[in-house]
Amino acid sequence: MSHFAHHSEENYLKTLFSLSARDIKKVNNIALAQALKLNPATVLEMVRKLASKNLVEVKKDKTISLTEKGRKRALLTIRKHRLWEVFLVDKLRYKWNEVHELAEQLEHIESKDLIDRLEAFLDYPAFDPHGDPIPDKSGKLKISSTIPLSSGEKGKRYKVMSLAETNDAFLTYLEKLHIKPGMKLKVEDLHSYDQSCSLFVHIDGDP
Amino acid sequence: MSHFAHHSEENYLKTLFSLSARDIKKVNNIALAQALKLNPATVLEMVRKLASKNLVEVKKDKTISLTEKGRKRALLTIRKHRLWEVFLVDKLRYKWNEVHELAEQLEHIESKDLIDRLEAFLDYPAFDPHGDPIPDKSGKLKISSTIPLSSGEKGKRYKVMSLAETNDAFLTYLEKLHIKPGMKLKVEDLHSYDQSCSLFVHIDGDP
DNA sequence: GTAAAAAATTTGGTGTACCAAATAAATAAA
DNA sequence: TTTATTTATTTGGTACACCAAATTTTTTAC
Ligand SMILES: [Mn+2]
Ligand SMILES: [Mn+2]
Ligand SMILES: [Mn+2]
Ligand SMILES: [Mn+2]
Repeated sequence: MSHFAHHSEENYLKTLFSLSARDIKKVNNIALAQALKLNPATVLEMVRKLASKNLVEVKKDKTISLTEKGRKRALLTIRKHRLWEVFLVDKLRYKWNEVHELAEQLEHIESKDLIDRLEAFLDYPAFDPHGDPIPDKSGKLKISSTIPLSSGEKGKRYKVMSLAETNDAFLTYLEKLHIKPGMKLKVEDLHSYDQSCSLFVHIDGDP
Repeated sequence: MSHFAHHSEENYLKTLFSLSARDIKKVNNIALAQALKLNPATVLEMVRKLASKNLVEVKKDKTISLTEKGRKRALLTIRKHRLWEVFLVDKLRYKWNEVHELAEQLEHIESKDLIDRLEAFLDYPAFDPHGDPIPDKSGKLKISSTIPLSSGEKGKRYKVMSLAETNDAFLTYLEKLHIKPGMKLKVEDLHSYDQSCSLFVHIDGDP
């Protein structure tokens, strides 16, 4: 059998995609190693392998980026991840902060059409439980215009679209505050004695 | 990360279970290697590893069998396999002869409660799409009394409970004949010019 | 420009899961 | 019982994906 091919590769590509999406700064070996929680030596050789497969590109300044082929592969894995998350939440009644690790496994199931059938079964959801958009069959991603809450204006109302972090601590914290994607927030006050603006929010909208 | 531990182990245990269930004869290294389509050397060292983990037992006559612990593990993997098969057929509209390979992957998803939730979602099915019984949460298997069709009596009617083979060719053949578990068959005639009895059947019951 | 720090790379390992080919042991046949 | 065949086991590999530690290269600071 295929012997669980590419499980690792897919994680590298996915990580590379979200790193280059979030940060404007260039991604180097160290940054990628940190994001994957792996040793730089490990990452270095994998990056070389991916480069030889035309999935990533290493520029003269050692910056690592996805090729078009790599980007597409990343997006297809992200598609699987997010659709499985929707399944877990909508059908198996998981809480939205419990599904990440499971989706991390399920995203590697290899099949031509399983995920398309799953998508149909779930009624073609546009967003995953964290508010992140689900790429389509061909790997295209609809970009929704969102702003970070920290750059919101005092007194204005905003709709939570997606979350910058996916770590369990953060998601559990939001869960405790009953904040989730789709919910509307009103920025009561902004005060920044520390670098990151902290802010009070008023919950409003569907529970 | 757990690093896709035990994917292989589970396949060994599962194969060992079905070998010892089907055949009355003892399972040796060669038989296991054949069933797994692996090299005997490979199987030998894995069997030793499994023995050291108290999952299998190698008797003086070199016969390999599951321990109680190994049997339980095998049944839990089989439980996962069969529940995923039900999901694929009932929810994703796969044909019953298309799901085996996918279930072969899905059965290795690691989670304390995913499969219990899936079972609830599927409404506690007792059998998989091939008519095989689904072990319960604790790994217990309800044994239904079935007889091979070849030992059926001429003129009598039987209900298809399960299938001895799971290979694609056989399943596709049955699919073509519109034979599936739950269906009632009447044995029209038995004639055995070759070793295995061939027989004509009359389809009857729900389509 | 030199020294310090950071990043990249090399080197020599690990564990898992596989293989082919050679050898040893056990079993069946003559 | 001797030979042939089958089964078990050993030996020396491979690929993948990881690591720690040492080294080299690059960048930044002074
Ligand atoms: Mn993953
Ligand atoms: Mn998500
Ligand atoms: Mn399997
Ligand atoms: Mn089945």
